[in-house]
Parts: sequence; C-alpha cells; structure tokens
Amino acid sequence: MSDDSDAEPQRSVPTRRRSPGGAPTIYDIAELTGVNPSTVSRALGKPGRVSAKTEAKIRAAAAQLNFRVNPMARALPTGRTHTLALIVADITNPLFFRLVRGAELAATGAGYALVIAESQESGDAEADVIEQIMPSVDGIVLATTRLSPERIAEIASRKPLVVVNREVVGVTAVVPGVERGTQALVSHLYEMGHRSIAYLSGPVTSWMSERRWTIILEAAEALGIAAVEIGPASPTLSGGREALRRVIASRATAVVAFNDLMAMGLMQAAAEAAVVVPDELSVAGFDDIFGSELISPALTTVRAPLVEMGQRAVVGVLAAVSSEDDAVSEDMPALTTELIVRGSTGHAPGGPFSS
Amino acid sequence: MSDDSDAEPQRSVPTRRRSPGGAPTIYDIAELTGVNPSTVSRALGKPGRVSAKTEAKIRAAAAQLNFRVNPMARALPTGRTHTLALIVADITNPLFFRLVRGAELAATGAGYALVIAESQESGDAEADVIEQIMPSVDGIVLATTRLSPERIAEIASRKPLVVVNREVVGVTAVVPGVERGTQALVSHLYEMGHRSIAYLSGPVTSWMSERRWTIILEAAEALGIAAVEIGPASPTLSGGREALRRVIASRATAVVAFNDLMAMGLMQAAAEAAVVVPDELSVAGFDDIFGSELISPALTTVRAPLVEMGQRAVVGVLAAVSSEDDAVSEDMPALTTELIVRGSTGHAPGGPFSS
DNA sequence: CTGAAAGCGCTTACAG
DNA sequence: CTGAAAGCGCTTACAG
Repeated sequence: MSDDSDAEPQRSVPTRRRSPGGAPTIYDIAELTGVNPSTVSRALGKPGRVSAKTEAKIRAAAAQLNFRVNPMARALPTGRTHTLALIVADITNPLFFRLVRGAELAATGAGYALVIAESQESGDAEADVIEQIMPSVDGIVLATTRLSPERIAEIASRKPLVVVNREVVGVTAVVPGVERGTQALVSHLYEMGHRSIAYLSGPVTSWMSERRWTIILEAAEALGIAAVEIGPASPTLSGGREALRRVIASRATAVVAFNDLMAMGLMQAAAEAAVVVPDELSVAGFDDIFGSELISPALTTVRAPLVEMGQRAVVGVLAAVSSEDDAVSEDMPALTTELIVRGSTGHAPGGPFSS
Repeated sequence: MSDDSDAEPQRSVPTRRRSPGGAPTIYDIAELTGVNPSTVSRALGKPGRVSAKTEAKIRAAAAQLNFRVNPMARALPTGRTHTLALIVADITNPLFFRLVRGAELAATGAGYALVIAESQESGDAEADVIEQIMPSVDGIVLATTRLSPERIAEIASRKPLVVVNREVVGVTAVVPGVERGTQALVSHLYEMGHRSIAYLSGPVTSWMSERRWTIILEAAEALGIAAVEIGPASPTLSGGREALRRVIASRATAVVAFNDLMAMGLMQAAAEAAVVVPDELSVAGFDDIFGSELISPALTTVRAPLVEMGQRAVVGVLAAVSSEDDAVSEDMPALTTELIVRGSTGHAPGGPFSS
C-alpha cells in the first residue's frame, strides 16, 4: 500500500530543516542519533551533563555532518556573541599593528572573534562606531584618543570595556609605566649635553600625550634644564613635518615627539631643510613602531610593550565578561617602557663634544 | 483590595522584557506606540511599507528609547549577519594596512562590520580560521597565500568570496595588473646598465610571487639579459636578510624581491656586510609599503593600489551577497601597478656610468 | 541523564 | 496598511 494518494493525510512530522543555507543544525544531529535536540545542545556545550555514551554518539554525528554551532543562534538566548571589538583611531598607524596582533592572539586563544573598527581620528565617528558595534560584541577594547572621559565611563557602564594608553576613573586601563623609559630618555639627552628640550605634543584630547609631557617636564625640572611644549599637532608624519619650523624656532637642541610617526615626519622635514640629525638637532619618539629602525639615522625611542598591551586588554575584557562582576581587580605585573637609543640622538651642538 | 495575598492568581500578562541586557527591543517600541511589533519591524526596515504617520510615531519612539536593532536577532531569520571577514596572513605586515583600510572603508560605508582574522602564515591555521568564522559572516575577503586552489574554490561555493592578489578559477579575484609596473622596473634596471637580475621569491604557495617572477623572466628574455630566481624565502624582513648571501653569490647586479619587506631585509643585511646599495647592488621590491620611503637609501618599488584593492574586494563580496547570483560580473576599470624609482636602484657596477 | 517547552529579538508570509 | 503567527537555531529551567 505504498500509495501516495492515500486518503489518510500524512502525519505532519515536523521535518526540521537541512537548512537552505546548507549548514547542519542540532536538529540534524538529533535526528541522526535519535535523541532530543536539547540533549545535543548539552552534549556539545559543557561536558559531563550527558552520559558518556550519548555524548560520544552525538560528537560522532556532529563530526560526520561537519556541524558548527551557529554563533548568531547561540547569541540570542545567551546574550553572548563571543566577539570583541577593538577600536583604533587609525588603522594605518603602525602603532596599532602590534597592538592588534596581541589582541588578536588573546581573543582567538579564548575562542573569541575580534572586530576591528576605525574611528578615523574623529570624536563623532568614534562615538558612532562604538554605538553601532555595541550590540554585536561582548566587550570592547578602546585604543583611541578622542572620546571624553564621561562618554567612556558611560560606555563602560553598559559593556565590559578596557581602555588602552589612557586612564579614566572607574574604567579598567592598560597603560604601561611611562616613567621609566621617559626619564631614561631625558637623562640620556642630558648626558649628551642637551640643556633645552622641546616636546612636540599630539592631539589635545590625548591623555597619553599629556602624560608624557608631564614626565618630561618633571624630569627636566629635576635636572635643572629647559623644557618647552610645542603643539598640539596631528599624530602623523605630516603632523611632525609641519612642526619643524616651530621646533627650530624654539632653539631647543633636542626634540621629543609624542610618537614615532611624528618624530619621523620631523626627521624628513629636517632632511629637506638641510638640518642635520643628530648633529644639529636630536630627535626622539615613542612606541618603537615598524620603521623606526629603518629610517636614517635610526630613531631613538621609548618602546612600549604593544603586543602584550593588546593581549592584556583583551584578557581584561574577558575577565569582566565572564565574572560579570564590575569589580575587575588587576594583579598582573606592571607593564613598563624602555629607552632604545639609536642614531637620531647625539651630542648637543656647541657642547664640549660637538664637532 | 490591594491585597497581595489575593487568592485569585494574577493574570499572567506576558510582559515582554525591558531586557536585563538593558537594550530596548521592538516590543518596547510597540508598547510605547500602541502598534504590533511586526509593524515596528516593518517601519524600521524598508520604508514605505507602513503609513507615514505610523512610521513617524515609531521612529520617534525608537529614537526616544535609543533603540538599536539587535544584529544577532536579525541574523537568525534572515541569515544575514551584516558582517564580512578579511583574512590576512600576517597583521603586522605593513602591506595589509592599506588593504585593511580600504576594506574597512567600503564595509563601513555599506553598513557592514569587518572582522579581521590572521592566519599566521600557516595553511592549517588558515583553514581553521576560515571554518570558524564562516557561520558569522556574509562573505569573505581572502588575502592569504597558503590555501590550495581546491580549498578556496570549495569555500567560494559556500559563501561569497573574493581573493586578493591571486587567481583561482571560478573565484572572483582582485589582482592589479602587475605587468606595467614590473616591466617598467626591468626596463629601468636595463637602462641603468644591469644585465643580470636576481628575483628573490616569496613562499612557494604564493600565486603572486610566481606571477611576478614570470613577468620579470619574460621581460629579461625580451631584453636579452640574464634573470635568475632565488628562493623561496619567507616574505619577511628576515627572509630578505637571510637571502643576501645567495644573492651575492648569483653575481646579479640587481635584485628584485617579492615584496618590500624582503627588499628591506636585504638592504639591512647588505649594510651590515658593507655591500653598498645601490653602488654595488641595486635593490627593488613590490607594494610600496610604509617604510619604503624611510629606509636609506629609499626603496625603489612597484606600487600597488592597496586601498583601492581592499575597497574593491569588499564591493565584490557585497555584490555577490546581495545578488545571491553566483555569476559576479566585473566591469570595473583595471587596477594597475606603477614603478616608483627611489635611491636603492642605480647604475650597474662596472658599467660605463659606474664610479 | 534526558525530553518537552518556552524563550532570545527579530522577520516575513499570510490574512484581513 | 496592520495584526497574529510561525519560525530562524540555539539554550536552559523544569520535570521526570
């Protein structure tokens, strides 16, 4: 009686998909193994919640079907997307490469995907980008400079957030100790005979630029030498280039730029203006980005542990994500900075060692 | 009778959330405006499907509640995540900065998020990463070198995919025309008196490395000069450094590296070995990455339009995503490469112009 | 240990 | 133009 036109309506078995998207679901596995979908879910989730035998069957079926849990479907009931956002100001700034790599490593290692978004050095864009990405992620690493502390605190109240290279009250921060490297830099310049140092600052909104200047100022005061702040300027090659004139006018014999990019711009402009580095002007930067070693003379810089900073920022976010506890206590050893002396700094002109 | 212990059980009104996550939902808007949630969904989706009046009310309420559609929830019924993946081999290779920026621009401009994943120059990792990210994205841009054409074609059969800097039958590719810049480079070297050129190749699996070598070989043959391939080598600074010995041994007077990073490594090693560039050895690379201009002497290179390539790759994926049509026809003007002559190439030693 | 049910927040035929 | 319902693929109390 295999008659298709049987009067009796076929019992409507709720044949769950084999979805058009093609991807197998837990229903396929359930069908294949003869268990309930919820059992499949349990077996594939935390182990030990299902008999070893059933679990083995289910895992085998999952493997056979090449099953992957649908992250979207999982995110809905759990509220967990297993995705983190890293917001940077400018993707093309080499500073971010190592930071991104560190964050990537830590995120991937924990089974999280990392969405990288760029705020294009604009405060409004920054806020928009964050607002837009927020619902898709479990937490955020913020490595930008334009947002106000109030906005940041507000975002932190909504999602786990870690800021990099700045401090905001009540928000977890990953900031290397700048003192060590920076003081070493000023001492180094002092020993080379410099008695007047210019600091070329970055964006006004940059907490880190402010911080670096403060330390330079204090170190200069302690040594009894002159220090002057020039800027603010764009934290880019051109920001550095455009500042050369003011640096020269300051009569400082050494200039420390907010970052390596600016320092390099300064050196390029100096070369074009036939100002010899370091004989006539010593130049130093911060971060030790790719290229610092390549430029000629190679750039003296205060190196930051960027890869580790990226990793740590992600670890911090993840800790907040899982503990759901707002109180994120940090017990990790302090991150610090280190002076790398290269050819761009030398004896002060007119001093006892000058040629 | 406001007695809590009222015997009559309270009618369980299905009070829809005001979710713990805090984010407002379309149910909140529906409640606030007195319409059905489905109407809210329609009003906020494609316009014109709801009366202007209702839509206005709904939009006002949405704005008031600061509503953002939950991308996960939307992805489930639609299958669209509004997220794209960009897979790169090595995030710290400056080559990718401009590519990433272009991709970012195009994606963000289209309302898509971009997930960046790194495959760490390993074929297995590459496959894993892709497999893992697949369910979360609507399409993929692949800028890696390790995957076999078969694997790539297989992936392309499952999701919209665009490959960058390589060609795979049946898969949309964004590849700049290498001929122009490369031929110009060989001509330039020829005119400088070079009669023997070495090509330092990248990974064996690199389609683009092969392609560049082919063109150099053909150009050299056409000019009647010698060309030799050295390698394969790692597409990194150290890959370049380690190859110097073999380059010298080849007696070629000019070396063209697979990419700028390798060319720079070669120059660093040359400097350490007191081999003067370009007087004793001319060096050139590909891509014109950040740093090429900074190294001394500055690097002669064949520049690729990386930002535009990134944009175009995303546009290509998006086209496939929306047309759902496998036949992606490309009508865009060809992308091309351009020779940038800088200081690292000069007259061949021993030639009529040599010092 | 396992099944049945409800729900995550949205979309989309299906009626009207 | 709008409402009611079903469903996307998963998770997780609730029973047993």
